[in-house]
This record gives sequence, C-alpha cells and structure tokens, in this order.
Amino acid sequence: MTIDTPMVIIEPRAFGSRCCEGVTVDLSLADAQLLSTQLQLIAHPVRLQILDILARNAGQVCVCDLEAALPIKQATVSHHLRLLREGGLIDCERHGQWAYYFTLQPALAVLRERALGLLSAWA
Amino acid sequence: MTIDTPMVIIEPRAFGSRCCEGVTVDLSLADAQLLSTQLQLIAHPVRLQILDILARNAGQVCVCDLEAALPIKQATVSHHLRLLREGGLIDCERHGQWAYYFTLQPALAVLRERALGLLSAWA
DNA sequence: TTGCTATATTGACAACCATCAATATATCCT
DNA sequence: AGGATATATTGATGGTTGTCAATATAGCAA
Repeated sequence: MTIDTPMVIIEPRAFGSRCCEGVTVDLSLADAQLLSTQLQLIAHPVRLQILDILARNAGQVCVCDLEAALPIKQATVSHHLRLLREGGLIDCERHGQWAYYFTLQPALAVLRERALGLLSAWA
Repeated sequence: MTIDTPMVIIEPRAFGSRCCEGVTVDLSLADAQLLSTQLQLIAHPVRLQILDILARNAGQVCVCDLEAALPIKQATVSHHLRLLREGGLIDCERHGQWAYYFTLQPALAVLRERALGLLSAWA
C-alpha cells in the first residue's frame, strides 16, 4: 500500500451479471423504526421552531409566548407541545396559570448522537 | 466564578407575571421548512434502510437487491427510490436492464451539517 | 361566587403518505 | 419477431397528520 490511493474500483459482481445476492441490511428494521420515529418528531417546521425557541430561552417560555411567535393557533401549539412532550424531548412545569416549557437536553443529545452516527457513516 | 456552579436561576421575568413578550423566533420559517423537508425525507424506516444499504455498497446495488433485502414490494421500493432521487440524496445509472443506485455523498454531508448545526445548538 | 385568563382536549375535516396490484416500458436473449 | 426479466408508473385504498373551532379545565382576581 502506497500513499497514493490506487484507482481500484471494487466490483464483487460485474455489471450486467446476475444480481439480487449478497446485499444485506446492516441497519435493522427495529433500529430504523426507532430512529425514524424520532426524526419524524423533529421533521416539522413548527416543531423545529418550538424546539429552537425553547432551547434559546431555557425555562422561560409559556404557551402564549409560542402562540405569539408562531403562525398557528393556540390549539395547534398545544398539540405540537404534546407530541414533543410524549416524545420525551421537552417537558413543562406549571406556575399559576402558566405552563413553562423547556427542552430536555439529555434526550436531544441522545438524538443528535444517534442521527450523527448514521449520517457520519454515510458521508 | 468558582468551580462550584452557583445555584443561580436566571429569571428575566418572574414566574406568574405578564408573559407573551420578548420571545422571538431565531429560526426563520423558511429555514425550518427547508430543514424539515429534508428530515422528512430520511424520517422513514425503509428510506433509512435504503440509504444505509446504498452507502455501504457504493454503486453496486440494483433495485432487485433492495427488493430482496427489504420487507416491501418492488413498486414500493421504486417509489422510495424516486423520492430519495428527487430529494437529491441518491442517483442511479443504468447498465443493461439493471439500475444501479448510489448515494450522493456531498448532499448527505450538507444535510448532516445542517442538522448537526441545530442539534448542537440545542444540547 | 362570578368572571377572566391560560392551557388542554375533543371532534371534524382536508391534505398528505405508504402500500400494492396491475400495467407500461425497456432491455436482453433466442 | 417473441418471450423473459428489471424497473417505472398509474390508480386505488387505508391510514396518518396538521389544523382549527368549540369546549373543557383550572387558577387567579375581584
């Protein structure tokens, strides 16, 4: 092996020959489902904005703040907050009539590492 | 500042006081939509598995390989391949009657950096 | 108590998505 | 040409998702 990378193209099977053999799935269906569920959770513009707002205003954001900052009605804000809470990415604390929401950073870190793990293996 | 983290809780606004002020959206709707569109693309178990298979078998995977490796029918495989291709994450090359698919690593790298950028800011 | 405000829930509706059978297209082989 | 194989497309169907109006719940204030 020299430092110059040799122009070897690995061809375990010639183009045009019999195919449909030897290709296996390294990423299990269970793992794929787990990750895709979490990605679905953040793959929505409003939820991305909510997470961004919460992350940048730790513990100081109530629902009406979000309603004022986002282009959706209160019921819809509550709906997305519920999804994020059920997905374990955020939680809230009630103080009087207000509910103050905040991110759960360990959960976000886990998600980041999981996603980064795959994406780094790919590119 | 000592090594002991002081138990100071930042309270720019007392709990229970008037809220709905001063909270702004740093992540623009346009940016959120762009990212969520790309996340949607990979937020599906089959598409995650397809990307993983393609990334680990550079240039050597035809549709019937995928059909054999995945729990879905050929029409559905083609459907997901089309979405991934239209999203710019993969492409294909025809050799005879086979279509060999492969990932577009620069696009995956861009996506990784974009996602990592936000997630790193959050956790 | 009565009324006001903040938040959650319910129910309805439209839009979107995943899947497959059937069919079309294209390429190879004889 | 005719048959076989690989892939793409179409159309139908069932399921999921996002949104909102209306309503419910709960705390606060007078």
